[in-house]
Amino acid sequence: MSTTTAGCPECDGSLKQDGCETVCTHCGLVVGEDSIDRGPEWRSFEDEETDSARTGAPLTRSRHDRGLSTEIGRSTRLKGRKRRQMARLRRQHRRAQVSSKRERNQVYAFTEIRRIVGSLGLSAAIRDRACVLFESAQNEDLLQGRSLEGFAAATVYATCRTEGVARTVEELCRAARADPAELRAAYDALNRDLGLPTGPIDPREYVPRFASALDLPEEIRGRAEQLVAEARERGLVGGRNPAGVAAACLYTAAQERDGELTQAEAAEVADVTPVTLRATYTELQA
DNA sequence: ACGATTATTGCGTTCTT
DNA sequence: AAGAAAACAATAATCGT
Repeated sequence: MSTTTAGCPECDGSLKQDGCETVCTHCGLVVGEDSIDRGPEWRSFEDEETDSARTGAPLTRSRHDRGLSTEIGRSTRLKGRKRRQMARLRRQHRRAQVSSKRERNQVYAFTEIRRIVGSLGLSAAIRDRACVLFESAQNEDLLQGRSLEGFAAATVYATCRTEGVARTVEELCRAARADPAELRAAYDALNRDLGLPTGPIDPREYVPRFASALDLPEEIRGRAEQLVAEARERGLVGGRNPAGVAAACLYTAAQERDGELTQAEAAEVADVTPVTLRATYTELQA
């Protein structure tokens, strides 16, 4: 990896230097740095416990400490000084427990966030903001009953959206150890209790990335973006899956040229079905 | 909880080779 | 003629509000 004189390899957007890395201002892709994350402070979970079979670790899913916490019981036999001493012990034990629980969660979530961000090739700025967001969620007690993995995924997802470099829920879930339901549960909680400044996603945000995933020439990409604008004019964007709209515009643009691109291919990179693509495609034709 | 959008599946049609 | 791609239809699932 070296010099970056031209534009972003993904979308030809302009590049911006951000700390030690080079980031595309358009699609948020990190260009000038390898995606292996070797941050100092957190241990890596890469090797052990890959995906399935997270055997009984305290950090799995929502109930991180199910059955594993200890309590100091009360005894009626104790009197006076001994009794007060036990009460104090109990108090301290509880406090140590919650604070370490919080810490463990944070370590795990941050590690997970870093992993996701690295695997999606996103910037350090995104990563940091996602971490901050997670802390806010912790402060608001949003984690109760929801999965940590979901929050890790959701914070990255939310940050991408607010930064205008949106990824689809499917992309996030593929990179994260969470499914769409978990991500959504967490994301909804963030939105509701933290009031994220997230508007609807502009389909154009997806075009450059999808275009490059499909190896489409610059010309088609530009035309597709034009078509997105046109679709918006005609009210074909509202209420629809923006990724589907982006795929439809890409397909239409390719069709106008050589017709080498199939609906199925375009639909696949957008994580939608051909039927969905067709819905806006036919509208666009009319 | 509701209405609209999307996924899924299956099938007759059109286009390409 | 055969195979792929696009279109259409019906129902189930999911989304946005």
